[in-house]
Amino acid sequence: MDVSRQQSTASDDTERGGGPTIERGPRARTKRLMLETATRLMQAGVTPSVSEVAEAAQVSRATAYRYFPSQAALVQAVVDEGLGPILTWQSTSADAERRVAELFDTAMPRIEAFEATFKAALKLSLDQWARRQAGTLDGEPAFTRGHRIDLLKEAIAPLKGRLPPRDFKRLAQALSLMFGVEVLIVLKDIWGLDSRRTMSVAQWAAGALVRTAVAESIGEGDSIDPRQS
Amino acid sequence: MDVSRQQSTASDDTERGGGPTIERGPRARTKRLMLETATRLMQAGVTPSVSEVAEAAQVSRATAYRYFPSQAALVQAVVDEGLGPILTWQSTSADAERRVAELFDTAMPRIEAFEATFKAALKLSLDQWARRQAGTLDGEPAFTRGHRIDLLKEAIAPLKGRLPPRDFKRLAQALSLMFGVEVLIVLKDIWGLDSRRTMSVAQWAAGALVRTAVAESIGEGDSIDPRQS
DNA sequence: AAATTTTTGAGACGCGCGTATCGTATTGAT
DNA sequence: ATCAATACGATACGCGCGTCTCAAAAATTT
Repeated sequence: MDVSRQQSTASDDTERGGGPTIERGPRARTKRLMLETATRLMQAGVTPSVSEVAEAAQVSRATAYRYFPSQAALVQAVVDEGLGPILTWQSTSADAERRVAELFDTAMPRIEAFEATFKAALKLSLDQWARRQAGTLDGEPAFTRGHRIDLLKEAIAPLKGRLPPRDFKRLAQALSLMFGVEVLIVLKDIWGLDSRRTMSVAQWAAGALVRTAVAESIGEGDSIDPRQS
Repeated sequence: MDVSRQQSTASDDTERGGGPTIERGPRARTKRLMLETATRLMQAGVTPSVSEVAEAAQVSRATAYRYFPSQAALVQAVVDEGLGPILTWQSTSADAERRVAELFDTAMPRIEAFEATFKAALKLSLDQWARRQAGTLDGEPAFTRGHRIDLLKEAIAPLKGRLPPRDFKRLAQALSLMFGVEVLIVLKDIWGLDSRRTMSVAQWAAGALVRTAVAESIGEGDSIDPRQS
């Protein structure tokens, strides 16, 4: 009963063409061809439809839809590809502020390199939200979009002991406001900043939040401002 | 030549049916009917297409497309409607941090009330960005999405003299990261927070940034933490 | 009240996406 | 080399969006 499909949507294998092991045969080959083509197109700025990827990859539309039944699946796969190096990030430092800065330095340029992809992902998640509101939801794959939580918690892990759990969480939540594509949208698109200044503003804000969180916890009513409404 | 259209996309007249002046006739009436229907639908959470609004408003599809040639125009109009009370915001306080808090208290609940609308607007602006990248841009109306700049500058106006212009701008830019719908997306959708906690986090972060900006400028290296890499 | 202008409604059309159904080509094993 | 299994390509279909045309209805003018 239905043993034909062994690969659901994406993230099965990587590029390593070493041994004749995981996923031989033309299936994986065509899929990778499409994924690479899609990645290339998206890095070029466009957000191709499945048909467009099919054409660019020199495969028939029907075949393309076999592997990626929708643009959402396509974008999801490319996002996973682009996210890869970020998810395995590990800091060398023990200082929270420095770790956050390093995380930003690692992740943001890559997010920017895949800007079109991440924006497409955001767009699709908004689509999904709208459909969920309307009740028109077929039981889709459900976009991920939650990686920043773990990454930021990991980054400020050194503060886990020094901060009340509630403040720790709040710091992570606040930092997540200046981490993803949304930052690019606000600072680059709306404000018109370039990449360098965008990074600079995000970094400053992140650092300010980390320092404030630490200062508030140890001081609780001294140096800066003793408000605690 | 081409004097026929006097109303481009939206925000021509308001409801006041006093004098027989601005925009009498059935045109304005039908347009308002559609706008109100669209607003009602969007407040209910859905993001209707032009056809759906037409059906809900009991007008023919053709008529609907006459006034709102696309879903984008529709959303833009509803956004302007929802944004109205925010744009005329004026603070009563002279303290920057307090003004920012007041602005948040005024704007964010309204943004949340129009959540579906603002998310649709964000989605459409992403669409537009993608089309711009691809070169497929017919010369569209061009979404606005820049109001937060003036609002935040106005909110932190009391610091305009006390801060170096560069720091002033950076503070406004950083604050804009925790102001719009993006905040709802990150904190509510990704983190799963409720409205209250979402507001709380945004408020804390905003306050922290304002205080940090002030402290850094007056102290330049004292109380909190003298890092200046 | 009659004529003219304006607004509205109904239907048809093209377009792109996603799906389903075929026959054909390629692969890998006997 | 032959045969079964699997992947591929071409084609056609339904669906929703946006556009267009043309006749009917309503409003405004004379």
